[in-house]
Amino acid sequence: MVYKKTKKALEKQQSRKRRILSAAWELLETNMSGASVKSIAKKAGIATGTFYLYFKDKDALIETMLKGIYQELLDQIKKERAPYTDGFDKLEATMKVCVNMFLEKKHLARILLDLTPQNSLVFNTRYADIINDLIRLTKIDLDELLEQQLIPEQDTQVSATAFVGAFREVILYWINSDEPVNAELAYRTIIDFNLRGLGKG
Amino acid sequence: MVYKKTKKALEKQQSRKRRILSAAWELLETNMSGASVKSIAKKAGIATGTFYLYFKDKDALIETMLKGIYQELLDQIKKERAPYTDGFDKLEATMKVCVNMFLEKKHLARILLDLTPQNSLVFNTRYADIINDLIRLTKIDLDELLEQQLIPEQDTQVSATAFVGAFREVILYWINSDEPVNAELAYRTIIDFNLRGLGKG
DNA sequence: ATAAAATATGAATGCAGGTTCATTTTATGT
DNA sequence: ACATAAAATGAACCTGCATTCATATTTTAT
Repeated sequence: MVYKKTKKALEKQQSRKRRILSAAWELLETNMSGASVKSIAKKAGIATGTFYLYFKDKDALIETMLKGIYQELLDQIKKERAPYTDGFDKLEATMKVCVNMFLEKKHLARILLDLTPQNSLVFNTRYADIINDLIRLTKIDLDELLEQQLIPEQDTQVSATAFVGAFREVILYWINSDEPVNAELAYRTIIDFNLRGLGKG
Repeated sequence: MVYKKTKKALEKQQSRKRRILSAAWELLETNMSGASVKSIAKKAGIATGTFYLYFKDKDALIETMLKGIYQELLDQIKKERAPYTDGFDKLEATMKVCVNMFLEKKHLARILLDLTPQNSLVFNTRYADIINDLIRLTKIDLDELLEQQLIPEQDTQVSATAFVGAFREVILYWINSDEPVNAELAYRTIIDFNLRGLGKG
């Protein structure tokens, strides 16, 4: 005979899955390489083996983590871009969302943007996917601007890559060192750098 | 009593050290994560334990490798910049050296620029050092340009970071995917992107 | 040729971290 | 309360890899 899960039991399980995820985030926050399955389980208050009832393996956990945070970023970007029609305004809005979100949630940013010591293969693969996706989205904007002859002739794949790369490196710098003294100048510097780089105006 | 090494014996040892280094490069070239001490020793034609007579540990090997390749890059940059006095020309010369060297020695580039799966902590630390050093060098150029009022007011730490970041990402893209069909346009795109980004002219 | 020193060897060791599984505990349905 | 399904446990297992060390080989000096 097959038993049916009670509503309460279901909720308990869901909360447990969430606790595993947040335990993993917490551990990554304090020590990038200290997130072993054992330590995650301990922090989540479960036994090592229990972990495997909620995630197929460690890679599945990482995949879930990265997908979640990236989706959150995309949603926010979409929302902030909505009011604009001008391509440059949209790009600027995108960059502002990224700056705010990344500086607010520094450890999340470090995961998404940094190279992570002792990281699994999946982590890196997923990471590369995300960066590539950001480049892909940027390229769409650039192609539109090129189409409208708002930027000079260029290889938009290359400039989209440069755009994301410049941004990534700067955010990483702010995360790993201190944030700039003159935040206003610093933010304007990277945003202007990228927009000028495209050949705006 | 202490024996003195014969000249021939000394040469043999030096050549052995070189063979270890080149074996390590070769292994990294084909499989980023497949460079275990065992496999390196095997490829170099020595026993596992012998490795430790030439390098304190694996980290020491990695350190030697990265230092060597970075020095080579710096030397080349210095040489190519020598003829120029104009700041923009110097930056352009630097970028050209990097493009050429990185595309020519793809696996070296991947090591220097890429995030490497399964890499040791030292690897990442050294990698960050190198990127930071490139940023530091770029900032020196930018401060000079700013001083001469050849570029607009900006946070040169940020723009140097953006400059290097944009470049890094584009080179990586070429390494991991295929090189661009229209190489000329592609090269000019990244170089122009960066120079325009600074606010040249 | 012989003794001592220096090198080289590679099997054995240690360790860290992911994964499994026999056993125990908890939840479900009668 | 009882029987059975489901979930949880954590010690044991496995694997990969750096590192060590007792033993063997080669080199140096007399």
